[in-house]
Amino acid sequence: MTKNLRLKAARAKLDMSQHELADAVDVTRQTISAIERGDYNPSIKLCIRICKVLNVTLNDLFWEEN
Amino acid sequence: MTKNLRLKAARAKLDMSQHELADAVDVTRQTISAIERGDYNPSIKLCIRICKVLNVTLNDLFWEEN
DNA sequence: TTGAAATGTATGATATAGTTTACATAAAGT
DNA sequence: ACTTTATGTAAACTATATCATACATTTCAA
Repeated sequence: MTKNLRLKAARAKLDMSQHELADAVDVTRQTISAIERGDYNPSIKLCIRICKVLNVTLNDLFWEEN
Repeated sequence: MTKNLRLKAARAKLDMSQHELADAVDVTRQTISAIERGDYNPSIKLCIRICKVLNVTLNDLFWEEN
């Protein structure tokens, strides 16, 4: 799997730590960390919660062209 | 959970059965059926595979404004 | 008017997402 | 020096997505 740097960047843009984002979407810090590292494959509902907290859309963080 | 009628519609637009879509994204028909009925919460990777087969994006099928 | 195709749904098994706890490192502040 | 904050990562556990199989209903073509 491949790292999700767009997620990391969107979080950085709001100056949120992994821990803060995790709390905001109600998962553990390890889950956010694993998603950013590309270590797994979150559910669509979790992706949507993350996007809403970060004020972006699914396409912004998770859509891959080509 | 709530039905995913946009998925059903996108599939209909291409005249694909649940079974055909399932084969194309390499899951069982039951999985597609359950997603359309809102009976569960697919992984982002499966969502992406579905979108690509149906020629739409994540936002088209899975993003919820509000 | 039978038969196949499309769909809904249920159940037990398996793979994996997500939790909990824990340890380690680096940076920054006191 | 010590403490706190942010992050990476690992192991054992729990919850749930997904599979495999199965049965039922509706629709529509032969």
